[in-house]
Amino acid sequence: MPTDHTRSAILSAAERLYADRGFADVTLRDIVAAADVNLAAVNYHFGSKDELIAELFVTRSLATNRERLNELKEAEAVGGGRADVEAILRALVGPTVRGCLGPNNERSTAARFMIRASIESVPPIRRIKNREIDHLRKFSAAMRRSLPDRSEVDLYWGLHFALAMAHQTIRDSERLSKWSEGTCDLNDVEGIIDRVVAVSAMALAGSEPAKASAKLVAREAR
Amino acid sequence: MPTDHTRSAILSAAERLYADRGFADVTLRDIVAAADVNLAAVNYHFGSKDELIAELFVTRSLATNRERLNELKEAEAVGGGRADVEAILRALVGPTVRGCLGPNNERSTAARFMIRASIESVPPIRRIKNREIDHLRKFSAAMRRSLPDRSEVDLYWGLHFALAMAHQTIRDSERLSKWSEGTCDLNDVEGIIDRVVAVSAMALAGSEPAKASAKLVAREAR
DNA sequence: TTGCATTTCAAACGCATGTATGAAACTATG
DNA sequence: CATAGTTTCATACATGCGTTTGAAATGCAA
Repeated sequence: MPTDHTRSAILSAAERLYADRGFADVTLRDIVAAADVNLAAVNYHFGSKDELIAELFVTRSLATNRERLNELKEAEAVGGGRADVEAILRALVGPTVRGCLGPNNERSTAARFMIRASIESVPPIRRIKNREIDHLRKFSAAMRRSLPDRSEVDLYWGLHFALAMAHQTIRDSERLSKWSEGTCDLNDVEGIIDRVVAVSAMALAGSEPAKASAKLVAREAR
Repeated sequence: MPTDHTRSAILSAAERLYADRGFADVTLRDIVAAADVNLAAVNYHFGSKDELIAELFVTRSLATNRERLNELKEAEAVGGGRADVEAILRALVGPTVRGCLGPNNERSTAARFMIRASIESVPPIRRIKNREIDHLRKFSAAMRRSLPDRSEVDLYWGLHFALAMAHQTIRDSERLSKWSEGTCDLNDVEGIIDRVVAVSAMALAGSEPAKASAKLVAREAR
């Protein structure tokens, strides 16, 4: 007999419905019907619809962030305080990609909910995402320790690109799948992570500043 | 004296309001008030709210696609039918980035509208985006001509990552700006394009298949 | 001008939504 | 058992939305 049965029934029904059908066309009435509770229960337990959504998103975000930080800490422990570049990147993008991609029938409701949250940007979630930066700072700090000679700018761009590739692959996996006519295997989660990590590691470690400035000159000469 | 004054007044008012405040909280009543026309005019001229949004988005998309294809054609003309990898990538990401980033006060309403369209995913726009693949196919074809020895999979992933970096930089420019505490200059549009092109060109041309399979073995041995 | 088609307008419709209310049912403590 | 606190419930409220209506205004050809 679970404490607060109603509350958790609402949470799980809401998560499932939002994951399946998106935020736009799921109403409180849909949720309470699925949860088999009274309409007023949502406002009683959560205050408002937005606070319900926020609670769902915060819970899942915290879980992902915890996973990321665990991987990061482990990588830094192995390297004696200075983690490998690829390990940092893997800690950053791995948990999210693993959670959100893979065979359809294996994707958890939680993961599908997070995909929705990233596709349909809804006010309560946007507000929370804005506070995500403190968490990211831990990764830029780790990267700074790992590549002390690299310029700050390059570090940020490298991490940003890693997140961009991972995130956009999750958002747009369907488009890539159609575009490539199935050539790109979106179910090979670890392969995808490898690709993202490899490309962003190259971006971080590979290019010499000389090339960049040469390009700059070429452009300005135009 | 423009023909169909009402129609175009609605279009430009709607574009400006959507650009400024997002799709979520701009109503038809807001639009007709800004355009100084009657409420019923929207349905008379466009049929529905969704069709109005669709028309706005289609117009702007076509313009961007045209720009992209012009750059691509030019690049292929220079190379005698076989464009340079970097030129293809530049044609793909350049127009969008140029349109959507840069100093705030220089960004056109059209560009800000397209940013909104990419951040807040709304049904009529989603439907249109799904037909975008035919356009992308021209770029994968060009890339295939440019890198005939490269595997199909790598080509698609490379192009996808290029779009991912460009797109996500536009979407999340604010986050990167805060995260890097202003270190990353989001106003340096051409510099951003250079970075995106450089990284994705490296991804396309750089890594040898040997490394990838080595990684695969390492992972499976784990 | 007459007559017809197009466009504008004020007003209302219908509906779905999130939220509030107040009574009833339940739970647990003394 | 009694009673105070919590939770559930049916129901109603208020509002804002996109859309429709039908009449008035306007433009334009004959």
